[in-house]
Amino acid sequence: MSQMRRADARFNRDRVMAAAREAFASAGLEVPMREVARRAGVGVATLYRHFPTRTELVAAVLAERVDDCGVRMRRALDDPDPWRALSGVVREFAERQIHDRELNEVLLGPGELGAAFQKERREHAQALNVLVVRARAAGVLRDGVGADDVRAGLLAIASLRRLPATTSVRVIGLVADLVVAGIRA
Amino acid sequence: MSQMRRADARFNRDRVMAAAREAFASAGLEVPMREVARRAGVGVATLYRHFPTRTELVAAVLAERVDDCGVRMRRALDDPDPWRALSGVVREFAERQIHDRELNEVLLGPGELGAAFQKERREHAQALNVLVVRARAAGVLRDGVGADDVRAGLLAIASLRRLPATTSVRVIGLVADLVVAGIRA
DNA sequence: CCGGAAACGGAGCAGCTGTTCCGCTGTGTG
DNA sequence: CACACAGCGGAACAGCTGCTCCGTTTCCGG
Repeated sequence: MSQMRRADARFNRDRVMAAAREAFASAGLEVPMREVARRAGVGVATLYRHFPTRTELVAAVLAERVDDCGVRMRRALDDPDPWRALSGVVREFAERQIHDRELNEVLLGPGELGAAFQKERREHAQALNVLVVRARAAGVLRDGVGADDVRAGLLAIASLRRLPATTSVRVIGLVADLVVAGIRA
Repeated sequence: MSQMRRADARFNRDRVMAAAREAFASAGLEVPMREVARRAGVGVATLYRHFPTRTELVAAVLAERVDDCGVRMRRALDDPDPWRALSGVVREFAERQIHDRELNEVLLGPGELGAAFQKERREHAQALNVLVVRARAAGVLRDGVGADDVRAGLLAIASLRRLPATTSVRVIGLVADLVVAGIRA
């Protein structure tokens, strides 16, 4: 059982997770391990005992949020209005881009993290396909627009975070509007 | 006179420029200086004697292409069809994204390189403004679309190159189509 | 064809990263 | 309450980066 560990160990693990969450959100996925340890008030060895590799720490933090994405996707699938469902997904994606800058590309592309979330990515992709098919059937999509186009739009939104920090929240919103307008009939 | 340098020095400078061009185009702007030197068949010291800092080498390579961007912009300004001019600029931008992956964001955002090309960036921005005003006057733009939206679209295209290498040429084309469709009336 | 200066190459420095090692500390149990 | 050992901190290692130093080679004017 993992609960059998000493109490202080569990406490430190929580401190590390909290520090990593905060650090990733504010400084991006590339913050040094030393920095996470410093924010958590522990030594690097402690950090590495709980998360043997950097990738595992990142995966652990993202895992908390990935579930939430699935919930939102299912909610969109329940929406009777196909256009509102699809455009809402795009806007939610952009919204997420602002607050949880790192999460989105895990859902879209096969980075080094991707391997840890293959199942979630597949589910996300399938749900998106359904939404696109419905929207197309409802005639609210521009001719020729398919799931690949929507995915490309999401990818473009996700990639914005990799530009120099000056890229503002406003630009993300503008691009999201552009994507929504670009797929509409 | 810079022509007064020894002949072998000039020769090596050309070799370095050629190697940097090729390396930047194929491996991105972040290739190590050692790698550029290796490709050029010279030592790192030679590289640093001709380009005292990494930034200067990058700027020197990009400078060759920036002029070409200006030429294309002026050609677009001469186009009597406002929509063809503006959408052509977006498509050319995406095209350039494929071949010269590094150039575009210099034109758009203030990275560390930006300082070296302020004039070019300003010209590019002004020309884009003119194209947008004309397109709007011609009624070919969707309501509410301004120069900032077009710039955001270009920024999105430029940022795609920062994703993992798996991002294909095809995605760039799809995003460009999305942007063009997103600004059209 | 020779000598001094210009140019060269690559080892080396400083600083960053992820990860490991090891002597010490503090916890929980008998 | 003592003591074994899980857990700890931080120095240290390996490997990357941009950049510099300096002994050696090469050019080219006289």
